[in-house]
Amino acid sequence: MNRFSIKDIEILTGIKPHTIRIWEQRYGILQPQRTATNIRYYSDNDLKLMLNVSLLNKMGYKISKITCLSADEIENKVRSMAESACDADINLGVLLNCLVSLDEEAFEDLLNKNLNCIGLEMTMNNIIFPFLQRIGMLWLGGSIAPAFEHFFTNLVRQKLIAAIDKQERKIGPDSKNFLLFLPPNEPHELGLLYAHYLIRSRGHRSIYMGLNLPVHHILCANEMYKPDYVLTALTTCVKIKAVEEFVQHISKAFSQSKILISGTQALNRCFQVPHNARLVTDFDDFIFLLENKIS
DNA sequence: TTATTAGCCCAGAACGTAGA
DNA sequence: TCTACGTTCTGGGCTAATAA
Repeated sequence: MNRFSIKDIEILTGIKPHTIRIWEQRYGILQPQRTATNIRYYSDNDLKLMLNVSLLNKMGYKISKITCLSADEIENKVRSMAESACDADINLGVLLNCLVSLDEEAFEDLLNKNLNCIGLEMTMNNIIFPFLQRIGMLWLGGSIAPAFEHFFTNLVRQKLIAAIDKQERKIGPDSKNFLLFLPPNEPHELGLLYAHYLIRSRGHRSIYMGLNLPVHHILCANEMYKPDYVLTALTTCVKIKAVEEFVQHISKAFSQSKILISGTQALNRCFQVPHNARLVTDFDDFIFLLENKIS
């Protein structure tokens, strides 16, 4: 059972803590448990209810009307809403609900609906990554078990691999070769898989080597494939010195290529960027690079 | 070990806004 | 004008980090 603070509920539902307290006081919407020092904390069921209430509220339902409904009635309304809506905010809320319930079927249905409705890129940019950002904060804070994040990332990973598999190969006349890999102890694969998809969709060649790869294991691929670009991600928090050494190492190992480095460590700029490297701050930046600067 | 400080949380009152 | 609802302000308590 997860345990959420009022701040967690704010992050996940977008409802301000004071508003939550007022709703509790005026409508008795929740009766959270308290710590020995009188601090509120909320259960999975409380979170589910608040997610549903916030979704209905965002859709224009008055809080006074929502609180007249039972939990089941609220859930049914949200379900019927989710079947027709393609709004990112609503989808985000429904996804969170599926996550808390570990409801794989509903989760897949929603992902498939969005993939069909708005396509992979919009689904990733508007729903998956914002969602990961939210649950990542809670995971770091210890409010949800890492298992929930794994449940989510594995399902998204499956969808990405299926989308890559279905991709039509259109190699453009000015296509470039990309080599993608993740270094050891770097488990965050979704970003790189998505980059793989983006590169191929823009008419370039891309080889995805996978995760947990020491640099010396891919040197032969480097010699045979001769990539124009090598893309890697540094997200997991490791010592700055280790990051610095890794970056210098790949800069020398792939001296004939341009190195692209993404991930949190790149965002934080915690290392010196070698002359043949470039930081990729987000996917918009990467897409801009693919569409404009690579030719 | 103790004092101080910053950050977060709590609650109540008052206020502002939108709609009937 | 009244009502419903959300926000802001104020003051106090608790906790953890830091300095003395």
